[in-house]
Amino acid sequence: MTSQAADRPETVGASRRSKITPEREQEFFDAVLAQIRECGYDAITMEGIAASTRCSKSTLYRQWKTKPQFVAAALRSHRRVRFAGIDTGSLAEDLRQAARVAGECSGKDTLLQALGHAVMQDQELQRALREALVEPEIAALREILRRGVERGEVPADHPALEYVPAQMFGVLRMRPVIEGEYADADYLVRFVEAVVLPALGLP
Amino acid sequence: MTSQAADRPETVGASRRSKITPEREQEFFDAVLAQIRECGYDAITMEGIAASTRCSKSTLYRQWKTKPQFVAAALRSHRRVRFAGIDTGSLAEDLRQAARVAGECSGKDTLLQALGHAVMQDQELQRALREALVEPEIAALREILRRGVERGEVPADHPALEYVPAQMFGVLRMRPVIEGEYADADYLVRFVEAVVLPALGLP
DNA sequence: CTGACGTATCGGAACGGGGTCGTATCGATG
DNA sequence: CATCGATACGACCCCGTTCCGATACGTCAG
Repeated sequence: MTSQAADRPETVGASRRSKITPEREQEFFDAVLAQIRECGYDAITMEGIAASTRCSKSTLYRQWKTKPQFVAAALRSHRRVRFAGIDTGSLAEDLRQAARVAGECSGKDTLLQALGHAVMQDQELQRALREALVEPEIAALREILRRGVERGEVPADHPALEYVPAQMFGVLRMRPVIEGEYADADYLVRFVEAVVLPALGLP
Repeated sequence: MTSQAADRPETVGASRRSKITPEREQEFFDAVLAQIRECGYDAITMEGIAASTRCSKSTLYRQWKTKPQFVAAALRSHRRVRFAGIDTGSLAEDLRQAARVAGECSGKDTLLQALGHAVMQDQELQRALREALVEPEIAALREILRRGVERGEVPADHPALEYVPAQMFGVLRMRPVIEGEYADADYLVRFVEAVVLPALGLP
């Protein structure tokens, strides 16, 4: 059903009519995501993106129809799952490793916070945010838990299992609000050891 | 040092020069906070507030100099601490009670989410948000924990103690993002029983 | 293979429409 | 007679469109 063609009608064979290379396109996306992280969604402007990437507004509007669609496309280009590939053979160590990874890019990836409320106004933006940032991370975390259950480290119906993803992301995002500093790797690892593992009945 | 006079130079004795009664003032504050919850900080306008409260823009600008100062004043008027007054005599029951209270007004008080990133631009707004919304709730929760320690239910140096506030607020705010529905009282109480209490070594 | 040519896309700039901030002016009111 | 509500105003900004000349791609004749 060529569902990915909803983005842009490129790759229609061998003839590339657009002079925008994939690398150039990624520059646009990187620029807009950086500005969103810095100023928030409402504050960014197409004019600002055009200026910071030294392209013209016309070009942006030729490729994407509106600002929310442009941002949504940028989000979809951002599929970098931090929790993918963690598999140490032990659930406890997997969770510690996840905490470390999350802590290391804690201060950087504030996209979710920056998009915050803007997402409630635009359906496409909301879907793009969920599919690009939320669901892949949650799925990777659930996969870690599933393997732990499969190895018999935790009973499949353990009531704390359901809350692990919300806990991890919640604590990650609340520490700046509560204590005024980022949730670094050390903080998160101690959290896993003091709360998550004991609640799961692990050492 | 009359540090509270930074808000408005009212109550300068018996002569009330402004015709705005405290009740009327609260209407302004309620209106702006409601609109922030609904549309986010960036989307609200002084004109919109004036229209919805049937006062004139002039009046708003006479009382508060700018939009961020107006919003900050509204935040400061919002000192309603949900977790205050919880004291059942048992730490476990206090936490369950806190979960219930939090879950009941979960969908309503999205102020923190709505202000989101706007707070990073204005120092005064940031301080007002912390002092009005964050710190009182955290303090009330810490008070609940302190009493539990005092009663000997939990050792004072239990490593999980530090994370309880971040956990509660974190899970409260992450469920809508992760699962797409509000964290109701039932969800939060089950969370307390499945995670928070076991991590603290309570039944 | 080479070189010239058509043409689609690019960057730049301007424009209309809409909107907000914060100020100023006014008559009305209590 | 100070403060209110209403209204208008200037300055600024942004969205999305449209025009234009310049540029580089793709194609094809030689």
